[in-house]
Amino acid sequence: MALSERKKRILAAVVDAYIDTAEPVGSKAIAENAGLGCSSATIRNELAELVAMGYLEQPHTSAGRVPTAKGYRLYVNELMDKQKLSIEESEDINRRLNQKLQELDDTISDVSRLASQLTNYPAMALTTREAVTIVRFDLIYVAANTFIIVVLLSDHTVRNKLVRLPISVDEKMIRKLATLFNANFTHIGEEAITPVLIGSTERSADDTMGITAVISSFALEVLSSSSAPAAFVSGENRLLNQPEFRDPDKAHRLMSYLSGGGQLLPAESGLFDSSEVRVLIGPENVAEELKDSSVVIASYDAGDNTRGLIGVVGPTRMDYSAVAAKLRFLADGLSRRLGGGEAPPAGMHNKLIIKGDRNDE
Amino acid sequence: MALSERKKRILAAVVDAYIDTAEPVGSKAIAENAGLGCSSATIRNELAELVAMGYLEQPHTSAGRVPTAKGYRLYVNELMDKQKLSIEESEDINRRLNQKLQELDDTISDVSRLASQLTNYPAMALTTREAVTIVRFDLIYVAANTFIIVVLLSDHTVRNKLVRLPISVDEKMIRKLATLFNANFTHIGEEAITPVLIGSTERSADDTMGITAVISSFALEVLSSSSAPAAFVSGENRLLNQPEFRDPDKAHRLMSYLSGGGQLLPAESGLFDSSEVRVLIGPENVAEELKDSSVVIASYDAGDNTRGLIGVVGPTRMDYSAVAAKLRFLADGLSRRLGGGEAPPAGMHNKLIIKGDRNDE
DNA sequence: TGTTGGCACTCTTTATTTCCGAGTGCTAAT
DNA sequence: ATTAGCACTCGGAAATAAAGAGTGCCAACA
Repeated sequence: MALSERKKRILAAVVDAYIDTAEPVGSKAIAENAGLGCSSATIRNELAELVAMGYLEQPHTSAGRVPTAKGYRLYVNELMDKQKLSIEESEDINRRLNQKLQELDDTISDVSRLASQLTNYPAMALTTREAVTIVRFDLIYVAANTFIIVVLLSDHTVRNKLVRLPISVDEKMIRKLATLFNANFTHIGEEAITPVLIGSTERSADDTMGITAVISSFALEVLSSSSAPAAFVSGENRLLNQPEFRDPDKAHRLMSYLSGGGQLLPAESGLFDSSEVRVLIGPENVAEELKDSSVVIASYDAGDNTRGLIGVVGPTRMDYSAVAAKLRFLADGLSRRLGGGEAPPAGMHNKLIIKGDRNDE
Repeated sequence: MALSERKKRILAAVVDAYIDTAEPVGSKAIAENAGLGCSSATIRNELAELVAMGYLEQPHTSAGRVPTAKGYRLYVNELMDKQKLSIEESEDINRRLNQKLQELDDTISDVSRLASQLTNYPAMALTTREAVTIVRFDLIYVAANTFIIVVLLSDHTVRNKLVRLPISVDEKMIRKLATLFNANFTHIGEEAITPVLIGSTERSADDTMGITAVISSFALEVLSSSSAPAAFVSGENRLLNQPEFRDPDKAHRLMSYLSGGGQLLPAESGLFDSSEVRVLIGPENVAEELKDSSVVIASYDAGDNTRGLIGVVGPTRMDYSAVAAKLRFLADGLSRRLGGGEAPPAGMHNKLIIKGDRNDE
């Protein structure tokens, strides 16, 4: 059953007003501001019906109306005006993006920090990585008891580790091991690195000193840490800006949920795919702690078959329109810079460097 | 002018009581609990004098007494019983330490997280690095337009970067560059990498494609990011556990100061040296935002001429004794594991790996 | 001189009451 | 269907009252 045009406008007015005052909104205010030509009494009737239909509710008899989750949902889906960013805003985002991506790389910690600053809400960023494999091993002989393992991954990430042994190894052994590992350990998944494989490699190399074990455990570590989605939360404290979190206990609950990794956040379902900004309103969230907050999520292409997710958390009364616009823009910016082509975009002169090393949070 | 023995005991009793109730403590409570054989009236007289001397104050006439910064200072210096950790506690810390240090390495983010969990206060970790130099360059030829830069630093850290060029380079060129960089760019500081040096290297290599520039800018980046002290804050939200931060505004101020890097925190003076735990009480802090909080700091040996700092922030009414004991233990544990000897401690079998790569926050 | 019980006084906290007004729902008129 | 009017409700603020915790001081005492 569809809502009349007028009901929609009224609902929108309520949500808009509530979003910026955080106070229940009354019929009179709507009649005056929302510029539809009827009096408060009429509005009252409509409001009563909207309450009956479950779009609004009132904290107590004789208070203004407040949107329900259902009301927000409709608002987000149909009513809200898709906000465009002002020129200054988008330029600001671009500037920061360039700045970040120049010196460091796409560390999710930067992305989340940026999102949080932009929206003034706590933000979380995470990436899923496709199954990654090792493409190439290099062992660099440094000294009799020291060498460096360098590993190139299929997502074009490089990882390394300095190994110091209690005993000496000669360069030949190192070279032999490198060859063996390149032959046996590349292009295979974590699960394929079995004790059997390790054992046989060890024998082929005549390695009696456990170096094979060291290298393969590094390989395992790298593969598992690369495939595990990494997450980073920042700006938890911004919650305290919101009047709904003036209660320290409530604030604390959510904040510690967030800082505690809260991977449950938006890490399910096919959220990564859609290029649309998604909104999860109050009870639509799975995590108990988020049942009366909202989450706005955008996903971006992080290059190399990796997708990233940016999420922002706030009260249900959150400025969906503005947040969505900002995240959309940010995600697009990231995709444009990180994603897509193997070939570096034209005009990147001093930025031939595409990827550096990374450490997970 | 020294305090009488009894005054000291009374002061200690006040501080102890206040630390765990967070409420002004009255004469009666002391008379009953602090087991010194005199009545509340006597205590009252003593309290009045302690107030006059500036060790205590009362929020208003007819309220109990609360320690002043001066009072806490005396307490910390002389009165508090240096707490020893219980066996369970120290075992717990050790266990976590081992766990952390095994898989990842001494990333300050882990250290700060650990400190925060242990003390239940926000914590910050940071390190100063001595001037670091590059000890060795390796360039790994991957494909015609791709190579990896691997750099070994004087602090035994390894950094790497994958470089993809818009054009082809042959392996000979890569090798030539590696030789040149090893000859010209090792064991020198950031400031010694001048445009002149870069230019002359470029000419010697017959490099017309700007590869020299890429490599040297990476070198610069690595050197500067390694020498800049890195800091990491965690557990800001734990502030909300403290009754003194029930006021959201107050909490918010401090939290955003902390999350905002708050490098001003304890990053001055020769704090890094002393092996003692330091306490900064309320107004003793330099940062305005910390004027009514306290900071407890321990420093540890992070190996390779690097020292690290662990700091914990809380209300002036903080459990100095417990926090100090925990930090002391934690710092010692870290020093033992990271610091000192070049040689890996005996008995580390599966842990031959000493250092992995690192990324700064 | 130092200690102690007693007591009046102060000032905060908490509970109770009162009051005000925003906003509603309903009804009757348009 | 819309609207003006009006009685009614209910939460929140302000005002008032009561309760208690703790002090300071005095006078008595060892």
